[in-house]
Amino acid sequence: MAQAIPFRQASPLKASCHQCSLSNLCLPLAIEENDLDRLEDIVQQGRIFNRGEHIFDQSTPYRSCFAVKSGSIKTSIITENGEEQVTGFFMPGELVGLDSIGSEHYACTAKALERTSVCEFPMEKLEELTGKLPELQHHMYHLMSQEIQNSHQLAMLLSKNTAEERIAALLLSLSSRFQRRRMSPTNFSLPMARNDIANFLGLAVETVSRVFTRFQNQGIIKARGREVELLDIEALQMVSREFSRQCNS
Amino acid sequence: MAQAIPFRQASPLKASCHQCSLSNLCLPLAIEENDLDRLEDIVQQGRIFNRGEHIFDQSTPYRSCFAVKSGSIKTSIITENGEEQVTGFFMPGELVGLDSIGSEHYACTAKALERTSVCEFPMEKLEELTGKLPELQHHMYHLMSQEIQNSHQLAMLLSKNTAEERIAALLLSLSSRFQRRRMSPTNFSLPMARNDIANFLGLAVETVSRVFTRFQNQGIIKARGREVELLDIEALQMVSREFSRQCNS
DNA sequence: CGTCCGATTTGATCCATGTCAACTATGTAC
DNA sequence: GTACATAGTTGACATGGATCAAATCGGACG
Repeated sequence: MAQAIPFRQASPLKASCHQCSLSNLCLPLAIEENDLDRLEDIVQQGRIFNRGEHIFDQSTPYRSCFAVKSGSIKTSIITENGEEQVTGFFMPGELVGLDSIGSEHYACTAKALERTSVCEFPMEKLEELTGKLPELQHHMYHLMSQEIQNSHQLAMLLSKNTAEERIAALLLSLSSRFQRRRMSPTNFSLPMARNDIANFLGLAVETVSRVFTRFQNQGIIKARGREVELLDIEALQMVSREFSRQCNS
Repeated sequence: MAQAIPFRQASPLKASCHQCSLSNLCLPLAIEENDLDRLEDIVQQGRIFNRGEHIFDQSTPYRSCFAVKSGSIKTSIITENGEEQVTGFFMPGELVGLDSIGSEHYACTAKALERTSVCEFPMEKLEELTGKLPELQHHMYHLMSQEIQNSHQLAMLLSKNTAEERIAALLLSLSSRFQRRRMSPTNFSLPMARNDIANFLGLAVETVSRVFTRFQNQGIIKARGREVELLDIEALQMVSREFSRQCNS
């Protein structure tokens, strides 16, 4: 139940970053075509996790960061008094585990929200490689700093915005992230439960639910369970007045 | 009023990281004695800013990150609709500007809270250097990831904790940061205004004020203006039940 | 197809904190 | 020293969202 079964070890072990459809979102985007092999040498591709399985656990020795290939992941931290705080949702092309790079242990737990495949980058080797490829190093810095900015953005959302604004911002963030992957920005299904949304946004589940129905009554969205359709993106941007850069992850 | 006057260009221009009392908190801690010169080659030491002066401005092209030598700095971001969100406070030995590394522009504005001296690390050169010194690179990763963790910690504080808990956590964070510098962990003066505290913690100024007096009435702290004395640290840790790792910046 | 359990929704009530307003203290300029 | 501005405190009141409770939905499984 908790074991990831590597499952037909992805056809050729090295399905290769060259052909990966996400290469323009993921690490390869920072790498020259001819250096790409060096990244492929260290990456372990196509590990698969079922819904609910942990990709890594908080306080466990840090080994790798992971790129989402398909599916989605949620990260969360558990406090001393046992409360959970969801710190981010990660979609294909995004990197998980940046918040612990350079640390001894994972700072959070990463859990598959659905059947999810990831590429694993052993950090030791990745650090070695970034030492040799300035472009890659720069990109890592960039990714990490964006993670900081996202988190600040989230903090801001939490401290200054109403429930409606927070939820609008989240929907818009998801929308633009789907769009980046050339999927519909208006029609998608939420990878996470209401509970996770509530936790992430610092709200009670009941409030999330109420806001969803309110938005629906106003004709801004249509939602049935996790299926969501954004009917009026501009209205959403209005609500989330801060035009939601990304409240995300 | 807005110009930083370099002010007697710190005695010898290179006061040197070797003798800096903060070298065990700052970047040098990751560097071998004999490589330290290479860091000194790129750092510009001892720039001084008066209270209220900007070290750098949001949306300005990114050039450098800065280490606080003395004094203190607050960083904040301004949203499209003109609201300010304080994202962190930085004390001696801490690095400012990590949230923009690898980006084209500064993601926030950094402002001196009092007369403050900083060391400037031009990022271009620093990236070059981290490419050559694996230890330093690792340390940069570590610092950045900690920044992410701190920010997550802050988000958590904002989304799950009461006003009292937030303020207790902040006081404890400051306390431990003073202690690291071998200053009194119980007797210090707050570098920032109530307003900044309120903004940072997502509260109204009035609430901050009220909590301070409440703590005072309970004999947990003594506060007169910015002078603070923590009378009962354990009580504070009790209040901030999550034993406040660091809620800080 | 019915059962069960978790997820989601809806309703009623309460409270922590925001907001507005007034007052006080502190500091700075003349 | 006086005056004005800025920062901090205190009080009264309003409210968004939490909490508690209960109903409904939906999917997994036999």
